[in-house]
Amino acid sequence: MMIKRTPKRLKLGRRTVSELVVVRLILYRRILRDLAFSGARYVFSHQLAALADVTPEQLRRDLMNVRYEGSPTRGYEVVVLEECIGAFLDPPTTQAVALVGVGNLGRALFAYFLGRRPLLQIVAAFDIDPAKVDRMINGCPSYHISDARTVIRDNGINVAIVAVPAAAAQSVADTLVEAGVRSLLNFADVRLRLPPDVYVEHIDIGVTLEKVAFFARRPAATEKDTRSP
Amino acid sequence: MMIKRTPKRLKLGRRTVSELVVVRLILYRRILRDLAFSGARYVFSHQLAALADVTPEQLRRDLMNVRYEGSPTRGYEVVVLEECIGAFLDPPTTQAVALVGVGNLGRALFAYFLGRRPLLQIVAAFDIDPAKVDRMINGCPSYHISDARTVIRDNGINVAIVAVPAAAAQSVADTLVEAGVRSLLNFADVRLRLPPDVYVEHIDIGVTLEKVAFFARRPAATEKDTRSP
DNA sequence: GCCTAGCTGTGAAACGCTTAACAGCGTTCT
DNA sequence: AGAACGCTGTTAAGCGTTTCACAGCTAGGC
Repeated sequence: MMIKRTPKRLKLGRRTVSELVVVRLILYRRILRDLAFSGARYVFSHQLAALADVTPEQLRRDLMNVRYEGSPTRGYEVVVLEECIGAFLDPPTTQAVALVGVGNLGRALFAYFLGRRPLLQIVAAFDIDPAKVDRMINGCPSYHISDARTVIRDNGINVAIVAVPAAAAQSVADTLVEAGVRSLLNFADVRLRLPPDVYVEHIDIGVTLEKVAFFARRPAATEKDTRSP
Repeated sequence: MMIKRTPKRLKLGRRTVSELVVVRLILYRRILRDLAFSGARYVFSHQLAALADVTPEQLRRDLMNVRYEGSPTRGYEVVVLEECIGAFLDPPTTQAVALVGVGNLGRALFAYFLGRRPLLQIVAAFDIDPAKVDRMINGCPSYHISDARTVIRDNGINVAIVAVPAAAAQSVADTLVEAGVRSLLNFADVRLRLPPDVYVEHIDIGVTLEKVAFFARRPAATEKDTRSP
């Protein structure tokens, strides 16, 4: 009866890495890509930290998990650090992703896969609307949700995005997990209840929106300015 | 030069409340609404906690911030608790929200305001595309981004949603803040740099997606099952 | 050639959050 | 009626993350 939440840590090699560290490493890598694209060769911890909105100490501590050491005088070599973070984060092979729900949100999500992110690819879309099924959407085949099990199994998909109405989310998630999905990203306004070995990430737009509205009326929470002294 | 992150706490009365508590309270309230809708009168902490995917202890601790005490034998009265959380969270008046970027994502966001959330209302949409401007979208007038300053000022808007491409996000955010927006929700894949008295919440779909993909390949991180012993 | 300057990597302290443990109490069963 | 049970509110301990502080190092100036 006791509900113990998973600590959400990942054992990698002999080290154990926090979920927060993983998120920040992903962010650092994206910033490094942009820096490399704009021609930067070297970057200091305080510069990269500023771009990521993090303190330099935290950045350096996060980088301890990656096998790369910067130079005290030049800082970090942009492309090398990017590759080292990639070696830490990336899977050995390309990961296939399924998208369930081809509404406005679902179509918006396709935009996040255009061009970049070659290691992550949406290979199948699902919906319940006959008008959206058995077509090609952004170069991706769409199926009826009832075909999910076979399609997911045949393509070896283990990551899925749930972008359906709240009422349908739980049953969709159950189907996905049964078909072999091990990790999923849920946009529906419901907390999914799934086996503990399945990783679930909730992007709860409704809650986040209320949160932003709530903090809009804070009575001058700035105790000290962050300007130069 | 020292970049010190704001602790993100809100002084309310004489208590200081963590951001995490606010998020969970918002979540509890939504669940309570659903419970009330389905006819439930009373709820115990462990039931509500299970629906929110939280431990009962944490739920009770969060509820200490709200001025309401449950009965040891019946639990919490659903509608009363919902109202008490509302008294804690809700602003005294309706809050006007602006939406910038009427792409697929922007249109999907309108769905989160249909029906519920009467205290939070999108009163203006902005875009740069002439085809999407000076029309009504879901009962909301859309303007060109160049009209943002006057529209925001005239309507007293202090909350905004940024759903534009990454390249345009920073300049859009600067414009919004200058016009009087105090809190904003950003969907673009860029960390916005804004004055410290402006609250910014990032929903970084790209990073979250990579995170989910990363945790799809965890080597049986469950040390102990959460089943009954 | 040594000395200063400034950055990195990392042990240790500090902080905040979560989890455990317990006193209080209303209800129910004997 | 008395006692036992189960839930709530709350204080105290535990844990993880962040922040501080400093040793080590490399380039450049004098």
